[in-house]
Amino acid sequence: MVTRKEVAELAGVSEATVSRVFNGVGPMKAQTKLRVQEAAKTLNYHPNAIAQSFARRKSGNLGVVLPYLPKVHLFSTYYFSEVLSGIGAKVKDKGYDLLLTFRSLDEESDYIERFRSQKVDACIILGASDTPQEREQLKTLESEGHHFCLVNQHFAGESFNEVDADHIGGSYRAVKHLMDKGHKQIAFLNGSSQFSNSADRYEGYRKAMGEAGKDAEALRNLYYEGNYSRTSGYRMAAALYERRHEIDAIFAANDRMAIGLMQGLRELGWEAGRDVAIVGYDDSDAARVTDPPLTSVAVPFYDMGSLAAERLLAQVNGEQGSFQVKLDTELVVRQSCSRNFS
Amino acid sequence: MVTRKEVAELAGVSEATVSRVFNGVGPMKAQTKLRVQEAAKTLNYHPNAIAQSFARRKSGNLGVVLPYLPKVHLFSTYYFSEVLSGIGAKVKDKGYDLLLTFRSLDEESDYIERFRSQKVDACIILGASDTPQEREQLKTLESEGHHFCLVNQHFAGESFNEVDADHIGGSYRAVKHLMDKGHKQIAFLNGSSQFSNSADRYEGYRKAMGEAGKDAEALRNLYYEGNYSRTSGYRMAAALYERRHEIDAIFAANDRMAIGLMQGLRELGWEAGRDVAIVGYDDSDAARVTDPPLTSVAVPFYDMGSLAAERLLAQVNGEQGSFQVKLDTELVVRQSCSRNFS
DNA sequence: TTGAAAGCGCTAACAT
DNA sequence: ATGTTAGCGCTTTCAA
Repeated sequence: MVTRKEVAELAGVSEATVSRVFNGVGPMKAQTKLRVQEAAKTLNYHPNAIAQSFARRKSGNLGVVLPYLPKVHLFSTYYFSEVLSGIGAKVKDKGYDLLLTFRSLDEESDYIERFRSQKVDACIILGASDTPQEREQLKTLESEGHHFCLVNQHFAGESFNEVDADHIGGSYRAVKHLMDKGHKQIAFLNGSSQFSNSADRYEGYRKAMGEAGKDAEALRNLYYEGNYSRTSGYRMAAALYERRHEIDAIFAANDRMAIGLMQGLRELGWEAGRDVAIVGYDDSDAARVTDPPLTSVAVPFYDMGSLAAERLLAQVNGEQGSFQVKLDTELVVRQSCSRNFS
Repeated sequence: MVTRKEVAELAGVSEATVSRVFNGVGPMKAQTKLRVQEAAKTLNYHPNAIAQSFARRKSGNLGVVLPYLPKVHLFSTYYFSEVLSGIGAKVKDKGYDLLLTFRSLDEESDYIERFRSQKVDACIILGASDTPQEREQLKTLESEGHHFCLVNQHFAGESFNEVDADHIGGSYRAVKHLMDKGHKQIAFLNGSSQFSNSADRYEGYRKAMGEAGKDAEALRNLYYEGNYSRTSGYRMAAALYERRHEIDAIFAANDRMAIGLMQGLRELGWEAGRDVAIVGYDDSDAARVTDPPLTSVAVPFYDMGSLAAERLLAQVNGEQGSFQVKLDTELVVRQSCSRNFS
């Protein structure tokens, strides 16, 4: 291994000068700079990143925590790829590296250890859910002064850094759209309740339905709950088909469930876009490939990842206080709810 | 920050002893061990990972290189999630961390810098393509003695570490299956030629078609090329539809193209599974949600990632020589080629 | 079974 | 504009 020392010798300068050249700090003669650079090139010298981290007491790593593997399939991989890409682009731009950690099932999740061992300077947590343990862990992190940010999950009553999307508004507009098309009995297929996402979607749905005069009783009667997986949507088809004479539209809390649902209903002879209107959520790639294409609510996952990384890194550098951001969502209309039932 | 020194003082032992306890090395009295552990707990001491890496001259990181972002959409995110999950599971199991790097467009790709700066001990490269620059870079890596492994990409004539899948066999079986169903004029929609995957798929196709007596001329006449994206499949629909009276089946080199193709054909009134048989490749999630569900070739991406990580880490530790592995693929039959045309 | 001490390669304050 | 030097927190020989 080539060290700074050898470069210094070859260039006939001190080690400190080599450092200065490589870090571009302090004043220096163009002459010296050149000599050092040449020496470095001849020796094929590359600064040791670990030694740098050590001396600077900064890892230069931004951690990203992904949920326990099987859970990934409940969410869409679409969501993770998008968020991850957004984070990746920003992180690279800022000169950091990205350290990926898959959560395990253990209580004492080991991502906290990445912090304590200072292997990461900050952390973005994906796919968190609002359970007592999770809250506890996050509070511990906070109390130990670690920098972290949640993406697409809100913890009411806490002041954690968060980058979320306006799911209330997204759901509201989705349901409103169905109403504009003349639908009245709009069932809602929600996902697991431990995600703030689910509560938000319900809230948007409730608001729109409320404006149309539906009371709590009516809503309860139209409520179904899956777990965001395609199969859970598929399984729900039978129950909804049973009530085909009262229900004329279904709003599903994500595309996967919507797709499973459409498949299940088709097998029963009930066609989305013809016999029933269906709207999904996420506007994943899959929404474009179903038949009929699925109307869905687009969430700016890439931007959310990018923004989370940006703010968090700024915070680590003391240029940013705590933050709670909410980005806009947008309804993308396709054929799954095309027919006008008015 | 709590250091080893403070723990040593509290426990009334030397710093070296604290290290021994935490690394479980060397003989020591159960007594001492306990005292140290208690002291560590009281002080909430956690070894500094960076300092460890520094002293050990090992980063403890396995790098994973992903292609330049826009490319992600050409491949399926399915492929990356699966491989990444496989790597992630293994890496965690082996006590390493996973450092993600998104490739940029620059010539001198900066993942080589991760190696030179010793930020990673080894690297898995995903989505590599067989271009002169890529070969050059990989040879440089090799000549500098870095440990890396390619997944799902073969470089003929080189002895790089590789974990690939049997795409020749997979394609062969896919085409054979179509023939068994009575199809004769089987068109082939391949992906970009810079991936060994494409050549392999063509080889399997060629072999099966050859056995059915097709000559080079006939094959050339049935060959189409997209770029693995859904749109490229969609755009190819028109050309294939033109020849609907001669062609009775299409084998597409990945699911995304197959799906785009099915959509395009449907718009023209040509239904997969009814008017034409279609087989895709990858057996991605999407294959299950199309209508009709897509027959496809399953590739063990998760296992490939896991295996690559395992071998590579073993190699770093000197327990494994260079390796070239090829895992089996499997045809998954669904309705897109269900009708029997015999 | 434990302690002492020499690094690991770099940064950053302080000197010059 | 450049050199000197004291760490950074840990591992690891060598001695005791």
